Amino acid sequence: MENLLNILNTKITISEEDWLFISSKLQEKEFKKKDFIITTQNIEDKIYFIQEGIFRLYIELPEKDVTIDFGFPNNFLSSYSSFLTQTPSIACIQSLTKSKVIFITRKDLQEIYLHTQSGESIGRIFAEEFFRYKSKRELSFLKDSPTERYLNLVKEQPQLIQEIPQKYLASYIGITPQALSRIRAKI
Amino acid sequence: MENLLNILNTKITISEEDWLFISSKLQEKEFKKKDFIITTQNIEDKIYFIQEGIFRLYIELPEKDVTIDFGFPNNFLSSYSSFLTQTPSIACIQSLTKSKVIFITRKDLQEIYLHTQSGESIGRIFAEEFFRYKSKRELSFLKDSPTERYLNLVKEQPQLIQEIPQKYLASYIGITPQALSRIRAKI
DNA sequence: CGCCGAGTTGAACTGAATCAAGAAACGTGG
DNA sequence: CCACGTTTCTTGATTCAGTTCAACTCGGCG
Repeated sequence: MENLLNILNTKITISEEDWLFISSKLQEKEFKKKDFIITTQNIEDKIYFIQEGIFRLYIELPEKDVTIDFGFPNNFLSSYSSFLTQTPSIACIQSLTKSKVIFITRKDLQEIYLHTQSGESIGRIFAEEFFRYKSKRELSFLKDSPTERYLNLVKEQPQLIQEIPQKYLASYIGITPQALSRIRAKI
Repeated sequence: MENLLNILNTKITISEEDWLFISSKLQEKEFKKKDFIITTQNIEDKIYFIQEGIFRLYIELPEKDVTIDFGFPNNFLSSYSSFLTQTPSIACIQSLTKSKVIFITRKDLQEIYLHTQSGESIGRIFAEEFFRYKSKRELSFLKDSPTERYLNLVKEQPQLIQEIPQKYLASYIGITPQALSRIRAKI
């Protein structure tokens, strides 16, 4: 909870009163390894904040699964396009480890929009955070080689990455598991 | 102006009163071909809505330029990471054609946040639009081949693409100009 | 103990990068 | 408005990184 508040505080000021209201809407939940927090066809109605654990957000395509994203501690997580448009999610999110999250429902978030000063700002911050994350990744696809993308990932999440099966890392980087295996062999 | 209102209206309801206030803050501007609307090191303080023309958002790297984005009519445009964080932009935006835009400054946007009902929602919608756009592009990098990315672009902006030099299209797709030339030769 | 999925390794193949040269298009100044 | 020079586009030959297909190993779990 403190982590979440800290992150929000770096962006906006939240009055104590508002925070009381907001935190009353936050719920906690734990997941076992391999639990799904959302599957395709369902409409996302939550935004999560990860306290512990790792998640994988991916899309199932006819030929292969594509890993869009990992969720690490202190990240926001959601099938956010589905959340925004309230249309069925094309992505699944699965926990890769035992995990603990804080979440808020869309309904409660709307309450917050209405009843607090800082509410709408929080909605904006979610969107902005999701945007900045995507931008970073887009740039990496344009300027880095697969090897560089792997090394960046290792640098940013050294310990956590060890818990992620290599085939998922490969898919996130945009290469085959075989190619990743060879990249690792060369280092 | 109507186009912008229409797009906002598909997301939120804006009262006539609010729209009066908001539109009083909107400014118009025209650019000649090759004008820069922002260059590196500067802090972005505007969000643009394109009425006419095409823009290119890119980053200058030691080895090569990387085209992050094109701005087409009815799109929002900004060095948005810089706008959000108020840190110097790493990207440049240049007009590829004679262009006409509506823009709003950060200062005026903040006025809107304070003085209208729908204001904060508009800030959110900017962020959400930018996010959804990036997500789409991320997925395309993961699941489509360069050829498919080119064909998608052609399909979405058939007439406008003809005004964009191929080297920029190549850079946007993530390949060399030579490779794009060969792709086109095969079609 | 045997099975199964994950990871590794090898060989052949493929698509894009690179280097290079020539053709076409573009704008700039006379 | 044309002529020149520059930039952009095309095309070819070669190289290289990643894919594909396949066989084998390892580790965990029934």
